[in-house]
Amino acid sequence: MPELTLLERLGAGNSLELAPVLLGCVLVSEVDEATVRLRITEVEAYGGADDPASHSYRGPTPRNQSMFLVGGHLYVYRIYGIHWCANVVTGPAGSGQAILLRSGVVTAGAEVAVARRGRADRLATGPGNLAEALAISGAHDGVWLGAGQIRLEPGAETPQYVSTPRVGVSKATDRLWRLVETRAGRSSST
DNA sequence: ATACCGATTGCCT
DNA sequence: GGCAATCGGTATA
Repeated sequence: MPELTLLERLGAGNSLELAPVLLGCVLVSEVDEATVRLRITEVEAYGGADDPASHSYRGPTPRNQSMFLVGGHLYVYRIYGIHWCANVVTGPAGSGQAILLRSGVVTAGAEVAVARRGRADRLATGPGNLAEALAISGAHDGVWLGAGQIRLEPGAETPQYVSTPRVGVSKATDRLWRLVETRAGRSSST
């Protein structure tokens, strides 16, 4: 049978099993006639009604409705009334799962990212900064990642990573659902 | 209706 | 290390 595309996979699995799949993938932003490419290096999985730390835990609201779309859509929300945070929705429609994009490395269009961020370092470190570098805002909430200004492309392969508790979360702290790509080059047995 | 808090960040002391 | 910016959601009256 045919292999599933990345976006098809996003609609089939849950956020925790798809989180490592996103590591190494590329998020492409074509906003305001500028292109910025980002390799994803840090993500956090959020579940649905079973995850007390998730925005979707208590059901749909005007803010989180796009989180209930089928996997492969973008969920963008405003945090602290100031910053935007971008998530990749996963799972079947109505399940309310998503993966927060916390950090990445800009691989193309760095000049644009630098201009948007107003600095040359930490271009896309932290969810708010990542969204700013790619000019992702509420206007992109609910868009499909297969076409349009914001798109998701497969990576070469899943990089090495470590799992830790989610940042800034006070509930379900026993779940190691934050995945951080580890720097390659350190040789390890196995 | 009002009060408090959050999947954050950058600037202050 | 501490704190403000700023707003939707949830809790409390």
